[in-house]
Amino acid sequence: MARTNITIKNIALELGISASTVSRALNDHPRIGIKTKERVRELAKKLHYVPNPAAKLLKNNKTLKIGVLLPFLKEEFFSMAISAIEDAVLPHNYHVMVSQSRDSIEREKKMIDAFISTRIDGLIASVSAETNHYGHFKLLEEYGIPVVFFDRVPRNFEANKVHSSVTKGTSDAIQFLVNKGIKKIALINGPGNLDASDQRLNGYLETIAKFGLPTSQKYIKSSNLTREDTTKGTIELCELTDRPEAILTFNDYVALDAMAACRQKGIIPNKDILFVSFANLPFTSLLENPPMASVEQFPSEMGAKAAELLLKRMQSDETMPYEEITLDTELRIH
Amino acid sequence: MARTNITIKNIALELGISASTVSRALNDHPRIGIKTKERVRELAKKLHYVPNPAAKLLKNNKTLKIGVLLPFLKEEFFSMAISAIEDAVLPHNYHVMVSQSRDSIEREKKMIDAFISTRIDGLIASVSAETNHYGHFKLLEEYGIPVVFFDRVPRNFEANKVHSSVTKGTSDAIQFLVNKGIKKIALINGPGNLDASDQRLNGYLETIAKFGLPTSQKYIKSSNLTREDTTKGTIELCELTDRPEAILTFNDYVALDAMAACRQKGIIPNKDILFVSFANLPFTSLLENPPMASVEQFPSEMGAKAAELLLKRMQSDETMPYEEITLDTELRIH
DNA sequence: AATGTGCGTGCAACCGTTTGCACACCAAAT
DNA sequence: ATTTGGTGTGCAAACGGTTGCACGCACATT
Repeated sequence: MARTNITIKNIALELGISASTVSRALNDHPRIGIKTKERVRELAKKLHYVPNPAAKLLKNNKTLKIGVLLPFLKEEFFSMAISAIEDAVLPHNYHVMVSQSRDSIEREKKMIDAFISTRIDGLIASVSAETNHYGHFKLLEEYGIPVVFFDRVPRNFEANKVHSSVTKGTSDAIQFLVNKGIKKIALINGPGNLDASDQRLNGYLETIAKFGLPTSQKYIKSSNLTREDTTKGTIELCELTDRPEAILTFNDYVALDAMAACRQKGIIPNKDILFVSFANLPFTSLLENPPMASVEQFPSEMGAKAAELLLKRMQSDETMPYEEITLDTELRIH
Repeated sequence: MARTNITIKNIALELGISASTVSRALNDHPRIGIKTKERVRELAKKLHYVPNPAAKLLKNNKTLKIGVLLPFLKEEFFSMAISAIEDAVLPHNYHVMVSQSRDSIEREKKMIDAFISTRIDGLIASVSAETNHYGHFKLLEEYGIPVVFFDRVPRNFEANKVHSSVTKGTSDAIQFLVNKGIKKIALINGPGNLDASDQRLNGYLETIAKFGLPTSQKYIKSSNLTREDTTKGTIELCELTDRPEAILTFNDYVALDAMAACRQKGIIPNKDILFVSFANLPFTSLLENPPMASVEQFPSEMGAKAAELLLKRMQSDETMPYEEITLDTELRIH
């Protein structure tokens, strides 16, 4: 039944030539006669010969697989990035293996172990909400496996990074609100370990200061990205005596959770409190009442850039300095 | 830099013993002395030894990888199923490789070729909206790679299948509407090649007939699942002189597209026309106005069942009859 | 002293593919 | 007739890990 046993040797035997000749014929080696090549190729096709990847790996130390490790597949941001990565590497004959950390650093480590034992040729990663040290990523480099971080990139850790200019995006978002006459602007940020949270906070503080807007510690919340945590922060904001007129959220999912929390409190989102978020994911176009504006972060472009950078690192023999690519964001008004 | 070269031989050399002893020690072979085992294990841990998967595959013909091939990662239904599959197979040391067909049969074939050349041990698949023949899946079986279909299972093709009782679910949905006094019920179905579309249609026709409800060909639309196609069908329904009071849709995404189309026509969803859909995906809970009811299809359970079935097939040596598992659905009212 | 019984270890072959080297053949140049 | 050179092919080793077989040793049993 199982035709796993179609090997170069079978073909050689059947054709009455040696395995090395078959191998060279299939690899279009110049020293093999044209008629031999044709005979070999024909039989190989007929038998549906597929080279055994194990044998190849053993010789070349290349699996032609790249790993992608990210928090949640179900977030459209990440699934869009994956599609872009696939499209970018497929022409180079790389195949993508996806794993989810589900925002757990333990799982992230486990998945990296699995990737190491698979001997992937490179990894593209977006770190979990919990990740605060990077030894497991360092380990990959010790195995000679290059890593490119995208979107959720580490802080205080030298590495290849592709992300968007969130500080600038935050500033644009606030400017947009200011132009509408809004003054009291709150922020529901992501977890503190993420560079992306840092950048949002910096952009927020800078721009608030620049326009001389009222603010206080009370206007700044940070969510671990679960619905519970976001709801809690939102309700605290809603209950402030000096309730904010607008809330800037870490991303679209946080915005939707926060908006749902508002409705619970009888507050109408985008009327009583304006919402501006990050990501601008396609699924928000299905909503009747999406965040009134969102900072587009171009997940596909980011994925494509990350893939390109990784391909470059995999090509190069060993050490070259880390690269960091920053993509511009664009404010999209709904 | 690259420490790819930590092999059993290195360890053997360093310890002054033979490679076979190291191998046996790591595999806890009974004939190896306890102190030798400990020395080996210690050094292996210290050097971060990870067995080369190629060498293993060459011997065992097992990669410990299973493939998952489905239309779109971004659909929450599928990403939930993936998580469940991961959870089910990880304890058995299998690692999951995910690929998307993006509803293209060409891409589906390409991905299967990649899986074959990887020598996955088994595949779980949900077919594309275009798939109308199954030769590429048959090919896997010729390589001795078992396949389990889930959710979108093929029609007229003997195989292992895990899916939900959609006919019954459709019937429940209609019954729910009838109880609310609704009579004119339309259906926006999926593409005709899917068994799931067939079942919805059968359930619809049977139940409509059972209750003696008014119907006509005009009430039955089929969408290729793109927004454009769904919009077109919806608008046609809206423009009927005898406009339906309720629309049953293939899944939540189709429902949202259809509801958006209604709003374009000035028709208020779930007020002027009631919407009932399939899947009941978590993200719909973020919506202000979700479909008023949805047939829960338990993607996680389905994924887990599919994984279990696949594990069983991978265990067994060769041929045993195909199995088909049907999960009950449940109507969820919002 | 000879035989038996475990225990602990090593040798070598094997899995499928690639590749440096060698060799055999034929034609052309010396 | 010998050398040179190109062309087409095969041998064997190597990649890393597993495993059947055998061997050497210590101890207990005859």
